[in-house]
Amino acid sequence: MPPNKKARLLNNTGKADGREAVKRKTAAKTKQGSESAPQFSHWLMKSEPESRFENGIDVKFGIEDLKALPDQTSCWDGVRNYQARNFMRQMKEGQLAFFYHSNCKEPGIAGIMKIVKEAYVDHTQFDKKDVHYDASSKQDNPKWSMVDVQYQRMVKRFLPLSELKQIHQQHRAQGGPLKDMALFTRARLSVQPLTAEEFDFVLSLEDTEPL
DNA sequence: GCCAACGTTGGC
DNA sequence: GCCAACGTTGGC
Repeated sequence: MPPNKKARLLNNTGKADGREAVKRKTAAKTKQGSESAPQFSHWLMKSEPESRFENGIDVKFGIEDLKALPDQTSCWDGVRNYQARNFMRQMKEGQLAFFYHSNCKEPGIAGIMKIVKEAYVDHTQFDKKDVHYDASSKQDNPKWSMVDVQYQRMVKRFLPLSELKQIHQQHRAQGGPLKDMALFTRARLSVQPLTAEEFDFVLSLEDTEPL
């Protein structure tokens, strides 16, 4: 069992699997469903580095918390959003993800982690004590998945959301690799894909002067 | 602490 | 299967 953690990610206890299946069919046509989705190779995952209490439980989990764990590895539990879950299910061992700090003094990309275990059942959905307990999810048909991630390194300099946003806006106006970055086009998604080009461009920023 | 954006719920 | 009401995210 991987070390436990308290990432707080999206949201609700989602409901009706039937409803979800309908959506997935629709999505498949338009090309976002998990089956027919393009294969993404890079990811961005959000977590909160500052203390915040939800049902009396601190959901803080920043990159320093990941780094401090045995093996610098953790499961990424608590995702309760279908799109985010579906992206996690597409993740392959060895792929890289940005660790993004959200809902904090300075939001932005703090470091890099690696997917070290592909999607499996998120046990916290069955744990009544857990913040993300989901009474609607049944043992014989679990709704929610998680992956394991391992800390790789900090970015050479913290990459603030404000800077990424400026670049995104510039690229949107004049063209450039970040013009469609999910961080801005799908703002509230806690697990999101990046193309290799987007990932490489963002990473190249660590060697540049802050804007 | 506010609140816009947006995902989810559930009545019809 | 539409869509208004509701709840959450997360920047500011």
